[in-house]
Amino acid sequence: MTQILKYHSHINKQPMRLPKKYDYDTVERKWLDAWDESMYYFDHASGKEQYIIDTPPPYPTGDFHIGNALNWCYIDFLARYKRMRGYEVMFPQGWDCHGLPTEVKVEEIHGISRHQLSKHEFRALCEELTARNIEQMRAMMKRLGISIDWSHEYITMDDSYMRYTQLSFLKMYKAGLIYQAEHPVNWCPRCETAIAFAEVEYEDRDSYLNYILFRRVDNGSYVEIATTRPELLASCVAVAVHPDDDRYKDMIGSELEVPLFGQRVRVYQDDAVDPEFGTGVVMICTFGDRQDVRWWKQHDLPLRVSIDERGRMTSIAGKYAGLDTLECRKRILSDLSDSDLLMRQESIRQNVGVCWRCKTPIEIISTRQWFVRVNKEEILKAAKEINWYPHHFRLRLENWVQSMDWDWCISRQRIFSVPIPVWYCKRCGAVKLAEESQLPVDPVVKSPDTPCSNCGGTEFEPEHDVLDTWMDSSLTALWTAGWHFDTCEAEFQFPVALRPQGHDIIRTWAFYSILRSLALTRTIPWHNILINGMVLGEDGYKMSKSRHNTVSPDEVIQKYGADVFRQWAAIGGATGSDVQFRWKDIIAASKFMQKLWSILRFSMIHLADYEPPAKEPELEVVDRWLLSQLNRLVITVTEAMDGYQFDEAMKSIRSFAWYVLADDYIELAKSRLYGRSPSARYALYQTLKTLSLMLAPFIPFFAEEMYSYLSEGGSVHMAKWPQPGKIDTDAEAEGELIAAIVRAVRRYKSERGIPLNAALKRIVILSDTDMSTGDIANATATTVELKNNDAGTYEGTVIDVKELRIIIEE
RNA sequence: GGGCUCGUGGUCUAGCAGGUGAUGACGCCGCCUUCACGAGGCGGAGAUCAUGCGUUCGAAUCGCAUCGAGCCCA
Repeated sequence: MTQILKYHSHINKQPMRLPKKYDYDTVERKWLDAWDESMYYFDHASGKEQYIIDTPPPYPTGDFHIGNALNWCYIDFLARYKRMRGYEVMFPQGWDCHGLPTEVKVEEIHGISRHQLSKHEFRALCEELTARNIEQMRAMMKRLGISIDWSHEYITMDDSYMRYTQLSFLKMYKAGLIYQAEHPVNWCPRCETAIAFAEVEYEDRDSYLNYILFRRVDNGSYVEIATTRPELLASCVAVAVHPDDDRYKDMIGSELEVPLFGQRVRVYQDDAVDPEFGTGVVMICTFGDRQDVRWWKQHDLPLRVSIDERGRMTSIAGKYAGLDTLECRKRILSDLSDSDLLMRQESIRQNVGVCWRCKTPIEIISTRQWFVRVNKEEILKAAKEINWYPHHFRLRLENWVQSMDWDWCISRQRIFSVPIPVWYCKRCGAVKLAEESQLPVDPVVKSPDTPCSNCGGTEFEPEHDVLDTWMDSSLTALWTAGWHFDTCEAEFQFPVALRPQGHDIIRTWAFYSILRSLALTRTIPWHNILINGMVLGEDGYKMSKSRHNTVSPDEVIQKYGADVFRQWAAIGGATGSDVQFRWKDIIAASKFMQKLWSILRFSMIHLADYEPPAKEPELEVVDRWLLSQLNRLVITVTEAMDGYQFDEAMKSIRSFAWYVLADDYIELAKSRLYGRSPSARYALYQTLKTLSLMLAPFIPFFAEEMYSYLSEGGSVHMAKWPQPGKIDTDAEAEGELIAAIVRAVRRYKSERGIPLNAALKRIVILSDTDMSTGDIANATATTVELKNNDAGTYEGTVIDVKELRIIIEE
């Protein structure tokens, strides 16, 4: 085994007084330097049960923000806990490199447009920026003490991963799960690319509802139709009314003439028409929105494309051709008005679909794109086989799946992404797939090795489109488990144990991962999914630069240390709910660090030279009380960890250490510790050591420091999780009674302004059963006498403590 | 318009397979420089668990309605 620690604990074993103040910076740096990261390496040959984590591969922006940090803390709590529980844990780290934001950033940094360079050169600049950003984020993860297995790192822009992505494309294409089709897609006219549903956001915008007259062909009367998008008149292919709307019953089946453009369109009846909206008559265009696409399919309507890929009017728009949509809208409204066909305008607040990246309103445009088939039933069934924590987030996935109107569009008209490994035969037009041995391949740069299998042609046109970046990241579970597409076998345990992620990407990463796992392996990707909440600013709103409420984990670590940040992450709120960031909680966490340090400092006065005996010595009741409480704590914390309740675990530990150990036990046992009582020393030693083990997942630096004083060597992070010993209910009852009597005496003194260390005349406890009074006497600095319940009368104040009566004489 | 989550002392928060003196933190008040700890110790005040109705012997916890907040989506 490699030497895990550079510092050996015997250095710390010398009798010593620790400094009064906990110096987190020195301690954390010491252990960062001492730890050998190979102790976190996954060993598939260990024979232990595997616990594989499908860690999120963050987008390398260079900023490991507080939301990431919260997520990684959760993962690390589990990874460290599971290792201590005897699992072989794999905690890999990936980087999801491709995508538009990096392209935009590169254009910004270098002051260029992507069209000014060759694709190859532009891609190189993107790779360079990404590598730099990864380095920054990696450093932050290490500083936070995250126990990542860096021998299992993957970078989606590397050849090996690109090959994996392209291979998965070929497999799914050959299985008929990927196809190319002319179909309406969400389109960003500014980015000039197709985007998936998941990339469409919705924003409220102010607009106008325009009431326009259409002429009935049969009787020449006019019908008023309200629309927010008059520029789409040229694309109008039908009109619809609700079947029960009495106003329009006679119109169904007749034809209307579209104003300005003159095409004749039929009136359909459809339940989806809202009679309350506008005039209750709706024009169907190809395409104004998703509902238009549904109607277009249902009623088998023709296609009239009036907006092109750059958001400009096509030749169908006649004299408006070449205008952008907004200019066109103005001109059409003005022309309608001139012809007395525009009745009125109402202002309206509407929800507009916009591009997630540039906030430009999207268009729905019919183009030739690549799609992945979405099998809704299969995904819904798989979602039920996975354990969701918290449970209700499964509903979010289910609702999302049910709302999808068409398949997943995976082609993008961009540069920094994985190329689609396909050419087209110039002679017959057939699709030519890349050979597996060629991968990764950019078809724009390379040609096929073999002629067209259809016609024997040797000239090919490359596919210029690239893949949606979710095509990379939806494979992370398979990649991590070492899934082989050819043998359909994984090197490691698959499905993997855990997917941790935020709820903001359930409809993307979780959804696509399940979809692809089912398509490629016929099984779910993971058994458990743990959802973390978002971090809100101190003002209670989502952190955002425009609100100026952001806090970086770096800032917290510099001021208070990584352990404090991690403690905040554990205790900030129930796992899965959004967590509000508050500096007060950070300060509370740092106070606990100081309290723990004071406990350790006091203990080392008594334990620095302690050699734990092979066998448990005879224990006094207060010591048995402490150990029994400790055993309860082990049970509570273990259960909480198994249920991902980090807040519960950490709070239990904190409250035990502070109130049971420091406030009650140490006060009671202090004088026996000064007297080197074997019983008290044993109890204190066992308690501290067990605490250091249970603190290890949460505050790994402090726990290591603490453990180094108490053990013969080795890292706390390689140690075993504690097993609970027996619960001694008798000792608990008596110990609790003793603590309560001491509290009552303290209250008595406090109320009368008597210093707490002042001696009273005596304390009489009326009890028919025997009990230990030595620690009470020591903790109250007063003589304690035990008398029978009926043993006469006393001068003094009578106080009831639980079922007992005590008399305090001054 | 639909779905989900939530509404607990001044602030934040736990509990929500029904029975607790309703958790803890911060803040507040009083006392204490007690020999581990003054970024501390000891003691204390402070909540009709959003509102209304219902189920139940019993509700913060279950159901319905209302009001309010946040998130996701159409």
